[in-house]
Amino acid sequence: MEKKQNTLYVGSLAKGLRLLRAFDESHTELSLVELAARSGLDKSAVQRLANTLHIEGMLEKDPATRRYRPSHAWLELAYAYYWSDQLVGQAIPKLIDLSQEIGETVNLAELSTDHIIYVSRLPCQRTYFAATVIGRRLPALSTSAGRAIISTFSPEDREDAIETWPLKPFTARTTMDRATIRNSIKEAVQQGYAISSDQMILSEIGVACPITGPDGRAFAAVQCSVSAHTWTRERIRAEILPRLQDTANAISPSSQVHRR
Amino acid sequence: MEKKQNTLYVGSLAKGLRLLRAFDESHTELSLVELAARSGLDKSAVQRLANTLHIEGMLEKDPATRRYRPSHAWLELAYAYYWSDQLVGQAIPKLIDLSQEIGETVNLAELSTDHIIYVSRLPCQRTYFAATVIGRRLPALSTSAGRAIISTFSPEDREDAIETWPLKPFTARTTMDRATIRNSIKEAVQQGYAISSDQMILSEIGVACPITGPDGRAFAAVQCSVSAHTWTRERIRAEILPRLQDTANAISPSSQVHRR
DNA sequence: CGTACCGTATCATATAATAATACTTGATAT
DNA sequence: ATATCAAGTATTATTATATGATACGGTACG
Repeated sequence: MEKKQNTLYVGSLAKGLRLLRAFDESHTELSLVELAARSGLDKSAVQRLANTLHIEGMLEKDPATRRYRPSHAWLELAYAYYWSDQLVGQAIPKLIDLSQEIGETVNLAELSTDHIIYVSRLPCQRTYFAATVIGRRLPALSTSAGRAIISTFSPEDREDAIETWPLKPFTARTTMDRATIRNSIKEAVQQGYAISSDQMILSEIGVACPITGPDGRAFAAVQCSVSAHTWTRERIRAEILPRLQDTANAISPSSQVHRR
Repeated sequence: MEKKQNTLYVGSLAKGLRLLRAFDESHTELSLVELAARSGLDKSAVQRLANTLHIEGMLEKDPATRRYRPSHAWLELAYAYYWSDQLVGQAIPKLIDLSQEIGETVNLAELSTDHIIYVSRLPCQRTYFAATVIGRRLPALSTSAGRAIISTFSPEDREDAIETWPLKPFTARTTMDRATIRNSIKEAVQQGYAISSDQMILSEIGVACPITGPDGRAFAAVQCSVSAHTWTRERIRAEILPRLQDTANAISPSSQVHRR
């Protein structure tokens, strides 16, 4: 590790975090050497750090296979996060109402630099697993939620996002062309909502309305995912959109009084 | 810090984790000195560790107030956790069906030593915020889910749990008497489910069925929370219980083939 | 206007983390 | 059975790295 930072930087702690981040959807349990490979640390370091994380209850260790897994403590952190996020507390009851009304999966997405992250999910229909899990982080440009948020930006920021934010193909039909995305966002600017198809998974349509701050700039979105097999864009516009928009507006902290 | 452990223990990492754990429902953002107070570390240590966590994206820092908050990374950890938990993937689709059928809040709870932790929550009716947040950890003895799980233990383990596991009063009516809890669990043994009232919040009734492993011992439960204002125990038994039990059985990995 | 508190910066010191190496175990193949 | 290999575990000398005391600067408060 190059002389990373000054004396206010504790390298051992940072390395330990690297281990935690080594786990993801395709790496659900890791052996010592796998951890070393994925974190870029040597075996000795991983040995010490993983052992520490185990003792501290952050990593589960299978006594038989000696492999490490995330522990329940990871969920406790999520619990603490939720209390710290102003928006969630405001939004949850309204999202529940919405999901009951329309009977479809409703999500709350927040902007996280150039990605969106699903903070709250209320699945109503069976879907693929990833669509039910909170904490999923996706390129903002590839999601209806992200586009809805960007649509509230100033023209300069908007253009900057369109040009520089990352893209990644998830399906064969994920839009990789920034001009196309620009059009989609332009529509969102005019209509006040974003709609997209086949971006994360095929036959899935996403609609999203921005949640705007007092300055009119969005930092989150209410999003709804439905199957193209049972929904058309017209029906979405007619049956889902009005309620989605109401919900997003109701959540948006403009002249809101409460602070918690 | 007393000579904690040997050379395989990295103290700095452990201390960093202490900082993360300093955040909870009533401490959603913390200043430097508050962090120091809550973690038991001195100001210098907190300065360095918090700074590291900030640089590594684990702590948000309000530029104005200089206070720290959990970051989105905490949710990403939860995301990784979900993929690593065998049970969740199995359970989610069935839980969705169940919640749609009965129209009430459905939870998946796992045993975490002597507590239960809510791993998955599907709120259907407006409730208090804490009931919608995953990662909540509660004394097993005080919850219907915990009692359902304990009811599958061997008589010795069951008695041990009843006698030694922790209790904490949440409402004025939280049962603090272990004899009463013993009766409740005895009923659960006979009936195959547990039911409890007013434990976490007043006028709330919880029902839970155990999810058992191949050895018959439960490690999780499907739980349902309803309001005593709209439900009676009889109606719960008639309308909710059968489906709850079916769901729990369907999830229980007995002769199940898949591994993912 | 002075005081008190909190966040920030600096630095000499030795503690505590490091990385290399050697040992143990268990699995696979011969 | 026995050999081979890879992965996990344990030990140690070395020094880099984290430490905590102290001093500085800003902001809030009375």
